[in-house]
Amino acid sequence: MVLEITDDFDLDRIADSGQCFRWERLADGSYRILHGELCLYMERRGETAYSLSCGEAEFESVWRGYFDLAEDYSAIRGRIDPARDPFLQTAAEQEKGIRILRQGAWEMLITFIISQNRNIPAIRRSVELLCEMSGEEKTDCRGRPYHAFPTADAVAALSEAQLRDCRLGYRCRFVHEAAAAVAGGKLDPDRLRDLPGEEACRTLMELSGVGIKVASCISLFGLHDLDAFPRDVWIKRILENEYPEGYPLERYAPYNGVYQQYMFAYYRGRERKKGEISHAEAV
DNA sequence: AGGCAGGCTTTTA
DNA sequence: TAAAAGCCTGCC
Repeated sequence: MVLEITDDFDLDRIADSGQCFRWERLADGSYRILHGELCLYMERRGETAYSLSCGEAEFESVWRGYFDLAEDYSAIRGRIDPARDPFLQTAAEQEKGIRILRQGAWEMLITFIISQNRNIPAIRRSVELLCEMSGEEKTDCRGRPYHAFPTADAVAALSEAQLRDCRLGYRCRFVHEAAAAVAGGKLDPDRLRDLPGEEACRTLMELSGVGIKVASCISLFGLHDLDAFPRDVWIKRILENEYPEGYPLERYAPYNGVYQQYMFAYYRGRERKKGEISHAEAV
């Protein structure tokens, strides 16, 4: 089907934003998007037009929500005060098109436990290995195989050796414990959406391997709490360098997480570019 | 009590 | 070899 999107929407920026680890950019610039047990091919076809491999019914029941198309991101950007927050203003302008996907709470729980102390390529690899190890085998609409994100039961049933083979390192125990908690009914990740943000975070942090940063990521990307504000190494640097007097969280509630994403992507992209330049000079 | 150092698996650049 | 979308433990 063909879809018109007039609000901010940029597949490349979403793919690079560090919230989804099962998107694959194909040679022609289109994307193969894995989400839970589903697969979608999506391609830009002009200024605001996109072609999607799904039909209207699946789009309405799954993908419209997944891409958070009911939210007006242009309006969220418009709330930035350029006089008081020039850095944020620039970041949002540069990274316009990022959206906060509505991904599965369980999937984000495991994904962000895996993410700790690792870079994005390594996260992708482990998530993919875990899916291959325990996710249901499927075939997409082009006849290409893929693995669904595994259920909690499937992950909980994995042996320590199998988890180790997913290159999880010391996170094996964390992943297994979280899966066991969900499989055993002690934790229902979806029900966390019913709790106030702070309480959801506190509940998540009862799991070993889930600290404040991972809990914030799960809240933002898995529970769609747009006010969650993950403080990773990059954001800490930004706050030190750009906001020595303190970052105005109150001014930007309840969308702090969206602004965090603009700043994170902008700063990381800028530093990466610097690295490339100095590398080129060295060569 | 709350802040800090050190360790942890593995990959990436 | 250092750093990577960190967390846990032990120490003070």
